[in-house]
Amino acid sequence: MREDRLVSPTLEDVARAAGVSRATVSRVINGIRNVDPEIQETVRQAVAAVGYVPNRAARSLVTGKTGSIALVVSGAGHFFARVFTDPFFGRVVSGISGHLRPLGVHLVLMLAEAADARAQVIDYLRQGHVDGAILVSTHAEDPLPAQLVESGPPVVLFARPAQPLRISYVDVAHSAGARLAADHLIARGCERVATISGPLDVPASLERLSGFREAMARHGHAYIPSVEGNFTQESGEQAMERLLADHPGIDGLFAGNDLMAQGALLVAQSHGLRVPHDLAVVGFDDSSAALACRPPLTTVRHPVEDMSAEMSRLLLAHIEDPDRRVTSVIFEPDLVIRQSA
Amino acid sequence: MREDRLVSPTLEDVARAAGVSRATVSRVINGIRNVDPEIQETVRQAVAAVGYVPNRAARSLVTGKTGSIALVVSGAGHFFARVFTDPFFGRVVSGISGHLRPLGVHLVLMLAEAADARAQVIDYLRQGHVDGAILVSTHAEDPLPAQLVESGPPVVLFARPAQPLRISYVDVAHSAGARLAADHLIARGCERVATISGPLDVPASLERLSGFREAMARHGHAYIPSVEGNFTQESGEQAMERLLADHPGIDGLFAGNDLMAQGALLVAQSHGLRVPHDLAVVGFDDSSAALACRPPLTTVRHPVEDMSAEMSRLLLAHIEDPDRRVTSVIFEPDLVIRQSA
DNA sequence: GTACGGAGGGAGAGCGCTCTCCAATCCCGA
DNA sequence: TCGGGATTGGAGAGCGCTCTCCCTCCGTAC
Repeated sequence: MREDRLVSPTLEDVARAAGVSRATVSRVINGIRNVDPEIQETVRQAVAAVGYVPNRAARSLVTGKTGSIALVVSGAGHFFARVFTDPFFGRVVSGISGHLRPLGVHLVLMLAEAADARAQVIDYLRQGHVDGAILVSTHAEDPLPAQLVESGPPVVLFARPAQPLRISYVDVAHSAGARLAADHLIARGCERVATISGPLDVPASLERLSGFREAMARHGHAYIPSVEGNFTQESGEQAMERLLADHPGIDGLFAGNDLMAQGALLVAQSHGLRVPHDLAVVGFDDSSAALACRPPLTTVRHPVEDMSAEMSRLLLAHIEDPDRRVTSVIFEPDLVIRQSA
Repeated sequence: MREDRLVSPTLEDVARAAGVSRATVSRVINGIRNVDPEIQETVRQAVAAVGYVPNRAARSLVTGKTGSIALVVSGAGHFFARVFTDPFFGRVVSGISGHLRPLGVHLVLMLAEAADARAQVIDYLRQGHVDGAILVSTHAEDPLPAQLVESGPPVVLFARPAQPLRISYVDVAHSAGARLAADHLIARGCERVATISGPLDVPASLERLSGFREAMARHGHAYIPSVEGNFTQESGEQAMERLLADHPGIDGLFAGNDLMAQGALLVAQSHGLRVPHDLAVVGFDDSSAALACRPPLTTVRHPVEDMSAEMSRLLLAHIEDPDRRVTSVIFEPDLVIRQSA
C-alpha cells in the first residue's frame, strides 16, 4: 500500500497480475483490435486491483499526442482585470470544455499578459505539452497569433486577427449586431443618436462602428457623432462627458461594449438624464456589466458558447489533419432587450 | 526547413551537428556538471541552428517531473460566474505566476465545477501531468480536497478546509479582519450595528462572524443581529431587506464579503438610506464589487498575492520533499477605507 | 488429410530523454 | 618518469508506453 504511492504501477504490473502480456493490456485499455471478452474482463479487474493509471508522458512520447489543448488568453495591460471581471471568458471556457469533455480531451488554461509570459507560453506549446491551442487575444497589436502560426501546434483564433494571418478563426457578424442596435433605437423613436466606439485598431470595433453608421444612414441619419473609447468603463465615462458637452440633445446611444455603456449610463444619470426615458442606451456583448447596470442594459449578445464549441471543433480538425485549409466561421448575434432601451 | 516542421529535431540531431555525444548536449542544456566552455558554445550554436526544443514528454518520462503545476479552481453551482466575475481569482493567478515564472515552472489552470469535471481533474493529476496542485475551493462540501489528498500529487489549499485534512494551506486571519471592521464602525460612531454573514458551513464565514461579534462585544455591544447569506449579491439584497424589516434603526453594517455588501448597499439606498451618512457599510475581500459600488466600499483586504506566492512556495517544497510535514501560514488582513464607511 | 485464412495473443523495437557508470585526458607532485 | 586524483566526454541502460511484426490456434474448404 505504502509503495503504491511512491512508484505507481505500470502496464507491466497489470500484465503480470492478469497473466497476459503488456501488449494485451494496452489493447484492452485503448480498445484496439479484438481481445477475447473474457480476457478483457480479467485485465480490467487487474487494472482496478493494482490501481493502474496510464502514464501520460510515456504514452505521448510514443504517440506524439498529448490529449490536451490549451486555451491561451493573451492581451496587454488591464489583462487580469479583463479576464477575471468579464464573464465573457467564463462563457468561452464553458463552451469549449462542454465540447471537449465528452471527448476526453483536457483543457489547459494559459494566461499570457506580459512579454515574458508570452515567451513561456510559446515554449510550452512548442515543447509539445498540448496538441493545439485556442487563442483569445484582447489586443490588436498582440504578436502572439503571428508567433504561433509560425512555429507551434495548430491554433484557432477567437475573432478575426488584426493582421491577415493563415489561421482559422471564429467570429461574430459585428456589423449585423450594430445594425440590430440601430434598428432598435430607431424603432424606439430616437432622433439624435450617438455612439461610443472601441479602439479603432481592433477590427471588431471598426465593424461595429461602421455597421452602426451604415444602418443609421439607411434610416436617413447621415451624421452620427462618435467618440473612441478603449472598452473600459472609465473610457465610457469620459466619452460620455465629451458627447454630452458637444451634443447636448442626444437621446440614443450605442456603445461598443457593455462596460463603456455602463460608464456612459452612470455619467448620463449624474447629469440628470433618465434612462431610457431621456436617453436610450444599447451595449454590446451581454456581459455581467449589462445586468449590473441600473437599469439593466439592452445589448447585443454573441452566441459565445456556440462559437467556442466551434473553435474546439475546428482545432480538433486541424490537429487531425495538419494540412487542412484554414477556415472562418461567422455567427449571427442577437439583441437582448432589457430596460435601458 | 519543411521537414523541421513535421519531425522536430532531437538531442541526437543537435549532438551530430555539434560533433559531440547526446549526453554532452543534455548536460549543456540542463547546466549540469562541468562542460568545457568552448564546447558549451558549440552546442548552443547547434541548438539554435537546428531549432531544437526539448521534448517534455521524453524528459518527464525519465525524470518523473513535469515542470508544471496546476491551479485547480473547484466549486459547485455558480461557478463560472464566480471565477470570471471575481477579480479575486485574478489576484491569485497573478500571485502564483509571479512566483513561478522566474523559476520556469508552468502554471496550468483547471476548472472543476461539475462532478465529471472533477473526475477529469483527478485523472489529470494522477496521470502525472503536473507535479502538484494548488487548490482553491469555493464550496464547503467540495470533496475534491479529500480526494486529492488520498491519491495524487502534493496539494496546497487556499483557506482552511472545512473538514480537517492532512494538507498544507494558506489562509487569512478572518477574525482579525472582522475586528478591523468592527473597530472602524465603532470609531465612526455607529450605535446599532448588524452583520450579514456568509454561509456558516464555511470556516471563513464563521470566523468572520464570530470575530466581528467578539470585537463588538469588547466595545460593549452584546447583541449583533445577523442574517446568513451565501456570498452572492442577491443574497445580500435579501438579507438587507430582512435586516431593515427586523431592525429598522441600524446605522452600521458589516458584510461577509463585498458582493453581499454591494447588494445590501443597493437595497439600503432604495429604502432611502444615505451611505455612509445614515448607514455605514464595510465589506470583505476588496473585490471589484468594492470599487464598482457607489459609494465605493470600505472593505477588508487580504494580501492575496502574497498568500498565493506563499502557496506556490509551500507546494514546491512539498514536491521537493514529499515527506515534508504539512503546515499552515496565516496572513494578516488590512482595512481599506473608502467612502462607504 | 492438407491448405488456407482469420482471429487472438506475445515478443520486442523503439519514442527522446536523463543519468549512471566508465574511459580518456590532463595536471600535479614525488 | 610515473602514479594518482580531478576533470571532462561517451556509451548505454532504461523510463512506460504503443504498435508492428509474427506466431499459434482453430475453423473451414478442398
